[in-house]
Amino acid sequence: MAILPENSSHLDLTISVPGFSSSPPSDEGSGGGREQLKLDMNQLPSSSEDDEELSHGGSAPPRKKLRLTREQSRLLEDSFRQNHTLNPKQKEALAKHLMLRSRQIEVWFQNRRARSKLKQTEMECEYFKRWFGSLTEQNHRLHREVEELRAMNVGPPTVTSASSLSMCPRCERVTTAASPSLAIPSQKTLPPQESEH
DNA sequence: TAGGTCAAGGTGGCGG
DNA sequence: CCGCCACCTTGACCTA
Repeated sequence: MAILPENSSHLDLTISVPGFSSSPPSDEGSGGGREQLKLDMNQLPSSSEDDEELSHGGSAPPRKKLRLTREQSRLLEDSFRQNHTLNPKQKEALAKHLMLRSRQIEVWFQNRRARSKLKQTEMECEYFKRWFGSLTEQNHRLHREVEELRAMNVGPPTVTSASSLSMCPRCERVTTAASPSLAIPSQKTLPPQESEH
């Protein structure tokens, strides 16, 4: 399963890391003019290497939201596809290449892992819901079958009487002595797990 | 304007 | 103790 950047459709709206001209400045568009406002937000790491409390004279600096450029996102996704974690060297190299702080790379990977895990969990949830549905349906079907057999007066070996059940060692199916047709599928009837990759 | 998205902050656990 | 991680939360921004 390919991991696609979920937000790539609108990443190019907010660009402009200095020295990283990835798209032409949009002077119009449906919104009009708002992009210009965001140009300062992707503040580059200040020349002093990593993040520090930049002296703002004590006043809390307003928290601005960084939007990664399309190119930055693409490279980060590429890197993530190769490895879901980075060693310090890789992190530093990637930060240098993308002109971001290594802390930002770290945060991006943390959030990316979280999103990946969430997606996986949602998929598993859907999977178990479907599985539950099919088991319920199968249960109903088997109950109907029992009722039919009872109606035919086949001398119902009640399903609960374990003494009348036997396990076929070959196919691992539980069968009744009286009616081999009443075969209960083993757990191997689980639908195949769908893997994320 | 409500709700979604996502970068970033805070916190606690864990291994070296 | 430090660095890294997962997890939760916050706040800026976007969109229907």
